[in-house]
Amino acid sequence: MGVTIVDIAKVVGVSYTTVSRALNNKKGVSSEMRDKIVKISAEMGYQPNTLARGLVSNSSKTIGLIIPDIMNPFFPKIARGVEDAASEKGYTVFLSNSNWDVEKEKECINSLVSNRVDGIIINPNSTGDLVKLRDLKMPVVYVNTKFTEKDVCFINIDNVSGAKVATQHLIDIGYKRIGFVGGTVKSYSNNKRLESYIDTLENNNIKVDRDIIVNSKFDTEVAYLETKKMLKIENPPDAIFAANDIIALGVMHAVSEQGLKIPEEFGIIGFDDISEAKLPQIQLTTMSLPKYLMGKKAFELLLEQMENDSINTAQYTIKPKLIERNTTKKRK
Amino acid sequence: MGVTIVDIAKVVGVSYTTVSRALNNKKGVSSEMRDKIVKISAEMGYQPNTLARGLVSNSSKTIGLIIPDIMNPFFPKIARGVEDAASEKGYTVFLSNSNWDVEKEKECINSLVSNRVDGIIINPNSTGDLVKLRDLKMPVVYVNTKFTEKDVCFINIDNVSGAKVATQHLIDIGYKRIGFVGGTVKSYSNNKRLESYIDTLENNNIKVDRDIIVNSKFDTEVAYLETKKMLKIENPPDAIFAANDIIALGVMHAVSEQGLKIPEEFGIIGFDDISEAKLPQIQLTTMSLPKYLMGKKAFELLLEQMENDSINTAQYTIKPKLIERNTTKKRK
DNA sequence: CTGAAAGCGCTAACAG
DNA sequence: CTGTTAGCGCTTTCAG
Repeated sequence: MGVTIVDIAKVVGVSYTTVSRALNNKKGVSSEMRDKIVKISAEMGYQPNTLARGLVSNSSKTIGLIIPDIMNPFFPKIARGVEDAASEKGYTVFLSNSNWDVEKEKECINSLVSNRVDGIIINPNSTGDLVKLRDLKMPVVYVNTKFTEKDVCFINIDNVSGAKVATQHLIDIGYKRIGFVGGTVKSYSNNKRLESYIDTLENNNIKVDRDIIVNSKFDTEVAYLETKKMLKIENPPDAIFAANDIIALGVMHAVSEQGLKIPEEFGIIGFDDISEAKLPQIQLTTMSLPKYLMGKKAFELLLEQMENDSINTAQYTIKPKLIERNTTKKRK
Repeated sequence: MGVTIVDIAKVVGVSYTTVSRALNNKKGVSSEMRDKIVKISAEMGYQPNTLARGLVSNSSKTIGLIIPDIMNPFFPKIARGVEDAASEKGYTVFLSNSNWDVEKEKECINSLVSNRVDGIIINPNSTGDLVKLRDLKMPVVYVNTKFTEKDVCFINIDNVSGAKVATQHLIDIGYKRIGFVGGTVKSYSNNKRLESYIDTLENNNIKVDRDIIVNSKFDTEVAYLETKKMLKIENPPDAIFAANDIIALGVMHAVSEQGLKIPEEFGIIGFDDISEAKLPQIQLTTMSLPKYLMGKKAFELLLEQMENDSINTAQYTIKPKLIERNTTKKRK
């Protein structure tokens, strides 16, 4: 098949150990010999067999990245951040989609373990079931989840602060009746955002009204339908905090269809700042997250664990940043 | 580290060869013994070491996927199609971003070769430099490229047919002066689309006017600027065929800003049908591509090559389908 | 049906 | 500075 160090050794006329040393920049080879070996192996088109290397060194120089779905606009930037940081350090990354499914997630983990990845970055679907990863004693970085345990490493989003800023923004610029359209109640981040929305209203002495709070699904179409219903009630909202941008898009649709002018008559704020949000035709005000950097950071934290062979307990919490675009505006 | 077949063999009280046979469903083990081994290895949490397996069997059960950029909305669906098909067949996929860069692309390939992937699916940046892949005698499926050689396997887009249908659509529904806003002239698909646009105009006895043809970049912002300029000329277009949806988004922006009503006063058609195109606020008429299926198909073709260990010369060309939304409309 | 032994390509002691 | 040897975990002959 490919060229091996044995082939090179034969050509150069040394033992294959010497070739290995030369190619790995280990001491114990004369520099002339090293140059010669490097030159010849390049000529022969040698590519190290990382499988063999990994078998003996117990390190494959690969990592696994498990996300729910790369087709969901939230994830590609994170994935790219991870990949860029990893490839810079000589790591190759396995990408797996868990498809929001706990079973599939387990399969992904098993597959990565079989491939002897050096570490895993995961945006989990359930926090409970992931004890398995701890048993593995495999370096892991969690993204978009929080653990109370002090010995797990994660990069979480500050949902509380984000939702607070978003809600307060709507209040500050003069919207009077602020509703909430959320995703599934099973989602950790959705619930945090809802709680914080409620707290913020209360802190501003605004009555919380369950009629203008709805939890549905992280889906534009469903959000559209739910919002449509909400706009038909007796005392409808004049602004909505959407639990994420996917939902905000559906809200926008329903609101414009109702003939309400955004942002003059109706304010909308989302969460995540997906690429759709900045389109000229959308211009959604939203809470922005440094997704690419989160991916990069996740790899850095993983690398630290992998290199030090010790559990790094770094726990990051990212504060989302308000991006004012054209779906909210100060009212007179 | 992990449990090995030797560990299992000791517990069961057989040789590790027998364990290997049992776990791999090879003949030569009594069914009671097989059951016992399977049961115990599950209890012990055994995960096969694919590195070791790959080293001897010369097949890693992994493939590489090289795309320009997972953050570009065109690619995630393809990637997901590949991943789903692969994982169904027990393959794990390495994802690499070449970042539209030929050097980086080479690095990706080398890295995948080192990891001894069984095959590669690649959306190449340059067709010229890929002879390297052929030397490797590695199964390869190209996506979004065409080769005249009969012995390379690819899934290409029928740019000629797509651009023809798009242009003809604008003509048929009554737009009179149809311009073209393209991406980089270096792009194979861009040029094919432009050529076919010109041919279609000529076949309809419409004069081709270079003043309303521009090639810029596959970038919404740049397309916006170019279109703005084009709308200012003496005899501006009343419709534009955009080389892809990213560009069409910029065209839309410029046209609305100019105060022209879409689709009544101005028609726009794109290419690719990225997720943005179907947003209620956008509703872009475009040429749709089955991106997910293309990914799936790419893996199937690769699998055939990997299993038969022979070059499969299947060459697919996908015809894009017209999706009429709200940026084009029959004129009276 | 089962076991012993060789070897995949490489790294890491251990000698010289 | 260089070579010899063992062995990573597994599959695959070859014997029994």
